[in-house]
Amino acid sequence: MTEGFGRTVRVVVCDDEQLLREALSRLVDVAPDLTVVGLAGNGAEALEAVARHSPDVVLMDIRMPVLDGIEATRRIVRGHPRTRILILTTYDLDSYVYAALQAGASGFLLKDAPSERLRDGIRIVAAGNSVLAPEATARMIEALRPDLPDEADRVLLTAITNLTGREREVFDLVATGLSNQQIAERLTISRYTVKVHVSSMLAKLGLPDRIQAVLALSRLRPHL
Amino acid sequence: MTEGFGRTVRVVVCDDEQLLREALSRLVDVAPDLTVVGLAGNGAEALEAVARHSPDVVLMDIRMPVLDGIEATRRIVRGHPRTRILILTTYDLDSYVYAALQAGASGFLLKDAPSERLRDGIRIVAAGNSVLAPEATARMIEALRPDLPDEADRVLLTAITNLTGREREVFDLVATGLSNQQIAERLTISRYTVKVHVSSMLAKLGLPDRIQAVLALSRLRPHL
DNA sequence: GGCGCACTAGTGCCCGGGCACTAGGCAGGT
DNA sequence: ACCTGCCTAGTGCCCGGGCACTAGTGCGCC
Repeated sequence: MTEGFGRTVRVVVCDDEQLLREALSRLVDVAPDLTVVGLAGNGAEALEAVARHSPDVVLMDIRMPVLDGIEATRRIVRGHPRTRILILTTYDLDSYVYAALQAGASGFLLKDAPSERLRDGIRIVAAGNSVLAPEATARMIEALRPDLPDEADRVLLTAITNLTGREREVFDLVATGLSNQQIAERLTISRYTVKVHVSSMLAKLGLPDRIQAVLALSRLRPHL
Repeated sequence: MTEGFGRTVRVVVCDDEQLLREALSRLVDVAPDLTVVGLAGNGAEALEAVARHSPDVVLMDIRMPVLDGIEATRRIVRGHPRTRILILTTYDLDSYVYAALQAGASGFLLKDAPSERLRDGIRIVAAGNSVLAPEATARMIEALRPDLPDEADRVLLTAITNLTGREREVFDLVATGLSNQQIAERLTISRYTVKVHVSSMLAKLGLPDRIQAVLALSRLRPHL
């Protein structure tokens, strides 16, 4: 329901293969709510087309002569922030996905996608949202899923729950790089007391020194 | 092209509202390559339906009586790893998305999605890939995009490029928590020499001690 | 050749970190 | 009333970290 009641989405198609350009153009135009307003054969032409038509969405290939799709995306996003870029490429490389999104693209689809998925993707990015190729989505989810901590870190996690309130506070402050003196001031207690907490904290966690505590927290942060 | 030439995808629909269950069922069945083989009114019934029909995909609501969709997902994934779960919910909460994916769901869509997007989502997860609601995709991409380093960290990044080869080596080893002695053994040089490298490294980076080096590298790792 | 730079090794000095140990106050449970 | 656990404060001790300074070697560049 998010889409469908806006005015028609105006699209520029950018690909260096003329045949594909025309084919894509027809695939887009069969949808009554989508209309192709311009074509481009490379990134530079895409910039001109965007300047001329101010489209809602640019369907952008990556590998193109003169100016590639990534750099074109970067420039369009900078100069025309209301125009969204949907990358459409043959190659499902993580580096492509990453570079495209980094450049400001709103979506990334593969050319072997069903045409309805392409049209839906255009509607999605036109609405200000994002779309990814299913393969890329799967890998991205995999990457987001924090990998399970190893045995040693699992022991650490349970040990952390056994810390007293003060020890836990001190642990967090130590892990942010504060000295005992700084922690003392933060907690308005004496540095001697801080040393006590640090020592018992390290002992309970089985860590040799505060540096290992810093590393431990940075490793375990996703799991806390 | 990834989809379309497999045999029909067998689907179980799980939702506690009977009306919606039937409506979804019809929406799925209009596609010739999709067929609903079972219905369930809560997570427990979903487990039974999966055991009986071994479906390719379960369309799963989250908020349900008896057994919620997240827990049901966890159990199905464990017991029937070939059955994929596509979460379908009304609420676009990050915590839902995260919990669902953590539980092993292959996809997460919203109930206000166009029905063709739902059908496409089923095909995607049946093919072993993943699909996310466009809103969730946008937020996930935002989360993945490493936020730009602040001014101080940008200075650090350039300073790091000015380190000599040895200093850079030492920097990396320091940042993994090694002591000067351990670094010396690793590089087969004396600990006095290590101290020299550490000192000049810290000076060039403007850091007061090795702990800040540890923290700096953990902050900047995505940018290196 | 001479200069600069990186890498090496060492000494001396100070400080902060970590440990052992003592000790008082305060809460909660038997 | 007693004990236990937590938080507090302090002392003494040792060690590793960081800095200043000296100094030899090798490499590349002018």
